[in-house]
Amino acid sequence: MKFKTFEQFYATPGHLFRRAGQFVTSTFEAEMGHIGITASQLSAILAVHLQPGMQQRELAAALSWDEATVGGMVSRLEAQGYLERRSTARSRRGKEIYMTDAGEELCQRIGPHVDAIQRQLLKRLNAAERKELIYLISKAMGVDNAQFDGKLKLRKS
Amino acid sequence: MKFKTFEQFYATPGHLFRRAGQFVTSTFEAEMGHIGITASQLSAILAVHLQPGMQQRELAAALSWDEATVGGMVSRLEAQGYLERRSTARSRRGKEIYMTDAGEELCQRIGPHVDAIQRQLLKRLNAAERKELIYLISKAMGVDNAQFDGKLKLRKS
DNA sequence: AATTTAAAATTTGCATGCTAACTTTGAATC
DNA sequence: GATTCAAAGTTAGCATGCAAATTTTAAATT
Repeated sequence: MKFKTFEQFYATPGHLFRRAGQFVTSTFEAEMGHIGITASQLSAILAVHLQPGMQQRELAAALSWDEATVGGMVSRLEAQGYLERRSTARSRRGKEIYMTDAGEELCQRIGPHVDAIQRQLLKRLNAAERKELIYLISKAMGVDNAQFDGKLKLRKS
Repeated sequence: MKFKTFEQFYATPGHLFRRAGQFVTSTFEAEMGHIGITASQLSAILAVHLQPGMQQRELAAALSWDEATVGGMVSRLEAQGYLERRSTARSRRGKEIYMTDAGEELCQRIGPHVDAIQRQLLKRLNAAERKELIYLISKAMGVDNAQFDGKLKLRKS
């Protein structure tokens, strides 16, 4: 076995990356828990705001989610009145997702909080370190910020 | 609303940190799914291996987990025969967690895979970048690699 | 036109993760 | 010694996340 101490274990990317995900959740809860949506739900709302009419599969691809996960997520956001499914334009089997008025209103209302959370997540780093971390973590995961273009540029937003 | 494009959204720490957590899960599944334990379960096993006799609360603190989460996790690993609870030494209300022989055997068997996974997670970075990323992400989360010492140095391993 | 394929969602089942409420047990206080 | 308080676990309930199987609908083949 490789690790002799907890210090070594804490420095592994496996542990740190997993904690990074938790860090988002807890930071989000502290900053926006009172609003009643989660970090993941916010991502979904932002994505639909950026590109209304996405199908669920496209939303899943855009946010790197599983289809089944998106299904439940959209259902909950629909139940809360922020999103709605419409089976119209392209076919009846694919369902397009749109924002409701309440969803757009929510979007406007939480804008400042979203910025605050991003700052919170990086508050222990200086400006240069922030850029470096974003760059390195993107690179580590193979995110070139172009991998979804094909899927997302199906229509003009 | 702040984000005009997906590119901007993809560069936020909220999104990237969340994906980092998923990255661990999927990488782990690809490398070790056939063994039948998850990334989080491996963390628990490694921690108990490093310090046998931990109580659940200590394990939770060591791995930054919720107590309720640890309870279920230990139950599943106990059912699989890798860990066991003993209500003995310190009191009957706290339960100490120990490895079984099967757990130790598993620990030996998966060692190489654990190393492979860590390399996989950083495979797109060069040596200097790897060190830098570990440093920056630790710093961003306020992990000084000493915060658990008080809890973990209760006994000599 | 009938059959076959493929695409998009949904459902089921499981494993994290969390909060809040509750139970059990040990320690402290009166 | 009885009561109160605190510590450690457990339970219930919810929201991610995933894989695998199923359903529904559209498209392609024959």
